[in-house]
Amino acid sequence: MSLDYILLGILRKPGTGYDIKAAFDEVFNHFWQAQQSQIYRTLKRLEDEGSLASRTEPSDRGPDRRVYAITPRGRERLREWLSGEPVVGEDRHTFLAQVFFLDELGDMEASLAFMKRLRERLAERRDTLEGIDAYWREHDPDYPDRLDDADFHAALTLDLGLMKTRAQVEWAEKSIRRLEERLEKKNGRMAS
Amino acid sequence: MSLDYILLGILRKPGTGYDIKAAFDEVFNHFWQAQQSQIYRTLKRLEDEGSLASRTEPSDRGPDRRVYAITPRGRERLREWLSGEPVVGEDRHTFLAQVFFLDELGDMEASLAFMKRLRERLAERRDTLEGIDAYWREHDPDYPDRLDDADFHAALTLDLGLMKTRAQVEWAEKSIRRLEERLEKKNGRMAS
DNA sequence: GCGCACATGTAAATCGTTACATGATTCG
DNA sequence: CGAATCATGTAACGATTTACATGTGCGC
Repeated sequence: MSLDYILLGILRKPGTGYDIKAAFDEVFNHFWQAQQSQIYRTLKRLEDEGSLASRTEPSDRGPDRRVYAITPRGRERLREWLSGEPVVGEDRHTFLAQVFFLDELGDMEASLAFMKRLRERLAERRDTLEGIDAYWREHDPDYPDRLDDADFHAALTLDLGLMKTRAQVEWAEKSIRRLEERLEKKNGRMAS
Repeated sequence: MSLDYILLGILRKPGTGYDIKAAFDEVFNHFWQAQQSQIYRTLKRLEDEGSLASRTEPSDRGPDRRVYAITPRGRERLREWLSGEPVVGEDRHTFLAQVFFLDELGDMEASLAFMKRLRERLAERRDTLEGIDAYWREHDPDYPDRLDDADFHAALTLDLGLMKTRAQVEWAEKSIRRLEERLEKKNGRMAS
């Protein structure tokens, strides 16, 4: 359902399914993902509904491009969504489910190793976002608070990604310290 | 896919579909959600696969209970998952998609109002988790670092929920300040 | 000639949500 | 007697993933 609105938002500037897939991978990646096949199918449905319209045009390179754009009806749908309540919830963190059940391995060394690998993965994500932030900071003197309204809103979303991934890395580091303390205590008891 | 492993983890202690639904609502809520209908369907599939076994027994109250428990095969599957790589990614925040496209409304007052509502929703979630944390802190002198291994791992997951929702609320508050500054500047220009 | 970027789709299966459907027991 | 809790399921639909399938034009 949300994908519908995201496509409508993106297609305020006309583009192809291929363009949209690239946008998901580059821009929206930190808060939404979509497969190519899902994008094409949803575009078709939105056109059938009258929220999008498409025209086919030749490509400079490669097959014909099917360029979609939002219609007045689609714009109305988008505005309704934006005027409604913030949609909060549906948090799913697979790695937390893993952490929750890690006691099954009966080996706190294994838990520690898991958390260290997890810290690396999370730090990679953080570094990616910090790289994007640093890039904009360097290349646009208006970043982040003097950008135009559209880019300012985009910068707000990047900022949450940054704050959230930093919090996750801090949590992983704190958890590693806590696990190490438990292991030291246990080894202390074994030595005595 | 992950739901499979979560059910296997839960059913290391035997229980019914109803029990599992209650566990999702009470314990796992901050990192995973599942509908009752999805739980029953998945239990059936896992039993067909041989990862779970069930027996029917009378209930003290209400209809017969179908009690599921993990099998050796299921335990093996669970351990493989826990021994593998941390599963990171697939972050979906619908409200960030809304923030991203909020410029469509062409009204920064509307953006500000949206962010204020969002802050309230996020703060509610944070307060819920802080309530749970405070409850344990008060009722169990071993919380959080002297708990047994299973509860210690559970406490780690709650801690991420806490750190993450706090970061989200801080982001919302910071964003509100940034929006207010933009509005002040704009009004300043209009007044001059 | 090969690989890459461009470009569009279909098929099959599972996941996830919402709604429907039923019935017993307990407590006020 | 009515509401809440205990308890299990099905149906239908849409969302999502993974794999398959095809073809062009450019640069090395």
